[in-house]
Amino acid sequence: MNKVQVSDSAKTRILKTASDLFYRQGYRSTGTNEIIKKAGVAKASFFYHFPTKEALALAYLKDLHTREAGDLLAFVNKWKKPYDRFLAVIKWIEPWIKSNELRGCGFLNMVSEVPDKGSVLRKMAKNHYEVLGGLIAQLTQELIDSDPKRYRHLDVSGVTNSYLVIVVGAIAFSETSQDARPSRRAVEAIKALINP
Amino acid sequence: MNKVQVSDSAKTRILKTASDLFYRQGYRSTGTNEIIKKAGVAKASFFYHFPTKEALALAYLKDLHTREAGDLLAFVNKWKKPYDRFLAVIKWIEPWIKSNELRGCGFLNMVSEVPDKGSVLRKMAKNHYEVLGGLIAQLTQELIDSDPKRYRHLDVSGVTNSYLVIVVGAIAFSETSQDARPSRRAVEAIKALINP
DNA sequence: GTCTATATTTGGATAGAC
DNA sequence: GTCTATCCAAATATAGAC
Repeated sequence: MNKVQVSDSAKTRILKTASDLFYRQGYRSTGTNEIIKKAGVAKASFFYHFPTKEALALAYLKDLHTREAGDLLAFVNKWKKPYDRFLAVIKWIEPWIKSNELRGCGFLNMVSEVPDKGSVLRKMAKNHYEVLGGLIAQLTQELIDSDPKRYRHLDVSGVTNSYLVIVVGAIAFSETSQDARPSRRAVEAIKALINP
Repeated sequence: MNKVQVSDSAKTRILKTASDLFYRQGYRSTGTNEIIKKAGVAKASFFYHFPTKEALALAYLKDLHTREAGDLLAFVNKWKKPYDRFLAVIKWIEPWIKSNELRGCGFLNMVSEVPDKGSVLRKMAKNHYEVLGGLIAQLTQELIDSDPKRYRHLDVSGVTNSYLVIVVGAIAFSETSQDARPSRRAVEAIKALINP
């Protein structure tokens, strides 16, 4: 968990509070006043630790990336067989999205909220999915190497692209429809990618 | 096109201006003041036609849905063969997303911006993709009927779900990566869905 | 590092005349 | 239906004391 503790430093309380609010309510819908109030800090303390609201959003995304990448990797590593590991990423989505109350992906949501294409916040989102793509490419290669005869026809770059599209779509579509089933059934779309 | 004309009524100018700004800049980043200024109307005229900002956003989404559903249907109807018609939806995405300067889907973006799960704006977004799902289900059924032996194994509901996930993912991932290639290559993921 | 108090702009929305 | 002028709350951010 990542719950705010009274023992946390002011800076930590601000970041934890903001992470919760930015994710659930969105970045622009969450005012600094609200964060300050809920974190139980003074206004000046807020801006002492985070000179702008955007700096806090950046810290939020960095922290979120670290936590999510770690959680996913731990989940993937529960399996040893390349086929199971390959499917682990998409199987992770449904429980993850449910545990997040169908609020979708903090990075995709941030992109929608930030129109400036040059924003560092958008860069963080792009990076997040580049790292995920790296993991998927690696798992795809492992799969091919485990049974070259069967999987020789696969193109790592093509599979990775489609896999990412399906992951993103599963998350975003589940949020829009407020229904986790699209994410669950997306597993079938991934399996179709590696059919001979 | 949907460009603002001097000859348009105040209400039309407001809606066209807002549609452009809401789409490109986002809903929350666009203030009523900015719309009023760019539409060239008085403040009171704005609130005479649209009692709240949310009412205007609703009109924007209704209009967007009508235009997009019409454009897509016209594109699909360029083809006669069920296979071509089936693929038309995903082939539409790349040129469409490019023509929108990689700003993604107005409905998905709105969902990210509106935390309230009961919002009418979220309902509009959900409805938009339900209508799209209806079209895809119909095209899938047409495909099956055109060659039952070959496509008998397909489940309309399952294919539709995966198709929607891929469409949503192609759009959202292209926005986040600021690269239209994911959308182009998503065609392959759709083809994989109907492999025997 | 943290506080209270304040500055300043922008947000959405209204009153009342024409 | 459209206008000018205005209201008030909320937005982000700062000054200066402890």
